[in-house]
Amino acid sequence: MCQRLACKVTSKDVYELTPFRIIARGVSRALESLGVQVEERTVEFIVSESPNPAYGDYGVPLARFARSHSVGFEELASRTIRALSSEPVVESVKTVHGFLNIRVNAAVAARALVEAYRCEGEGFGMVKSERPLRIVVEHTSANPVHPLHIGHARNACLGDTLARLLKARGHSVETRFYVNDMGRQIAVMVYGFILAGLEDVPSNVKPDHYIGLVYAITHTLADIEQLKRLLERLKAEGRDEEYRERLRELDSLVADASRLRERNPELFDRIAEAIKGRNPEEDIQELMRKYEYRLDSSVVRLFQRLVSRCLEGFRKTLRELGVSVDKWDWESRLVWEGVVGEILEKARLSPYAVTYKDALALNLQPLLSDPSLREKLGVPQGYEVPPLILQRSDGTTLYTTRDIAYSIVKFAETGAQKVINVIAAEQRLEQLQVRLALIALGYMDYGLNMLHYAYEMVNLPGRKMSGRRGRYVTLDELLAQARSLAREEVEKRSPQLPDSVKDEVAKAVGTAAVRYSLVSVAAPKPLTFNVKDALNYEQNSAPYVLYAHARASSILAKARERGIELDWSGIGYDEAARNPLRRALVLHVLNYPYVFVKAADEYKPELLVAYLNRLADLFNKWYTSGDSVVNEPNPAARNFKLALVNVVKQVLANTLSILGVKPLERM
RNA sequence: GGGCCCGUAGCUCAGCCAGGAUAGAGCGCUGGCCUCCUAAGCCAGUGGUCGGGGGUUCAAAUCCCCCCGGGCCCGCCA
Repeated sequence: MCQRLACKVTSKDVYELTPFRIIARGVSRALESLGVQVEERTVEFIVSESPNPAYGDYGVPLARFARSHSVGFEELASRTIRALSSEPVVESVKTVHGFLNIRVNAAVAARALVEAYRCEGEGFGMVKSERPLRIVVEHTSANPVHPLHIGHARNACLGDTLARLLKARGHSVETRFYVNDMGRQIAVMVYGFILAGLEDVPSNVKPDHYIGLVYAITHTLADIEQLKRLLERLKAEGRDEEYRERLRELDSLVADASRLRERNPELFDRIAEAIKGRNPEEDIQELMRKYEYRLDSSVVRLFQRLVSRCLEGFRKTLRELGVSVDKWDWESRLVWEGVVGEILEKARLSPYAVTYKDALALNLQPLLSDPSLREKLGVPQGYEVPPLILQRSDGTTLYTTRDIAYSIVKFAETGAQKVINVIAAEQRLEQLQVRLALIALGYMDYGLNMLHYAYEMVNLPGRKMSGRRGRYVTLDELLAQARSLAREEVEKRSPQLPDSVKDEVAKAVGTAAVRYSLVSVAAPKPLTFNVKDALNYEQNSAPYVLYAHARASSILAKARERGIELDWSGIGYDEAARNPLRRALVLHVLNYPYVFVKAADEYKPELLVAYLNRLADLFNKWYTSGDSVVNEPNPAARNFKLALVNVVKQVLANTLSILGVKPLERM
């Protein structure tokens, strides 16, 4: 492999050869020569594939520019054609009803691809940013009170994929998990352990699963207790209608409770017995105070022990998913080390400070009267932000207050220029409040450079999930199911493989199927996760792409076996256009650097998924067309095909890796 | 009541931000293809009032307005 500096052709050069860039430059220059300034990006965005191969490969509605800039279409077209004709990668240019179409010279494209591949090897196609940034990606950050489920999985896969993608783009990325150990939910979970008389999770169970059960039992029993008190009061006050309504609520809670009891009757009864005659609400508040103010060292130790145990479970699950986290930030640290106190102090002195409902709050609404700030933050016209309460009357802080402190830490501790928070869309208001609060407190840059990467919920058909009630399908179960289905497939399709390989393939394929389907849908869209569909190993799935990769590997292995060497200096590039299947494949690979850059710069991993589907599709079509590689007698043609397989394999492998999927040599 | 997101083929989704050429995939369904580098594959067929209505435009799935349906948010919860 030659040195990067010695490269004659790089992926960046390939990027500039893609139809999008070529056409954008040509049109932009032609317009410029007519005295009109149009940004290349404006043109680039509307380049599209030609609907009919007779028109060409890619085209752009040129008439629109002629009209909107009052220049003659014929004049503009002829200048654009002149500009594009001098580009070797452009084979021909023509206009068809208002569109300008180009046909790509596949041989020139293929040469560029192969030369860039030879120079960059594994780094092929992953064009480095000219402005590398320090970026923090916070993701997953599940409350440590129950196991990770499918919704957390979407978060983890998006976060991990973004991190890998941005790293590949040349940024320096750190991933962080916000350990929420100070919320009310944690206190409920700890309360359950106290009621059960347990100091730790039994050693024979996965800790997050056990903790999830204790949490659900405790939450449900506490809610029942609370509701019973309310019912008594309603009855006494003769509010019959309300009473009946609440009674139905109680019924449903009792049904949840009995389902929970089935999972561990002994544990359930112990907690139920202990909670009798207590006031759970008061007990839980007391625990929260004891923890936040560190009033009772045994309580503090219990909180920390149980949260740590839950995190152990998370780590195990995430490892199985192929997700890693660089730093685990405990919320409590922010309070105990005084970062939160500083925020409160700053807030008190701030001109935005108000007293709202007798509590310290920030009135953020005035910030929104600045239209440019509004625009930068993407706040809609009539949107009003309610005052943000920072401190309860008992002096304890709130989640959002601590999140403000955390946001500052994420920037300040790392020197990051950008922080991306992968957080559920339902937290939109909270995330906006945090950004506004940062600005109000004098951290303008932080407020503007923090991105809420919002994703919608994952629906499981026919189920309603609830952590508090213990109704969820754990990610562990889902992965196990995916792998077991994959294992059946391997058994069916490749019985000849040794067991150890079958296991490895099944594990990789099952995990890949889950990851792939979770990032395939754009984040702001709700995703319906149908276990069967995700594990339906056909087109549009990880196994389909993995299979294409395995086939490419198989060709190269077969070539090696037969002693066929690739002579890089004897490649017949003209072979690229010899049949439409080869040509289509070359043209699609040519687009890779462009798609990669777009996916990274616009934070759209789903573009990579769509690209991979198409690449695997084109490769499989070519593969099955009978245009054999190893049986090709003509050396120039054989060298071309071998080189193409190498490049395709590399692109498949790189992109799968960005998606956190391990490419397989066989399956 | 106010705000945000989503609505495209029976199902799951691209395309919408940056308006243009007969609206694309996959699954499903029907029918084919293993003496040939892995059939987790390939080929052919089937399927759409782009939620509805109005407007802007030479041109609207895409932009604007109204309405309908689904989800979410508007806590001294997280």
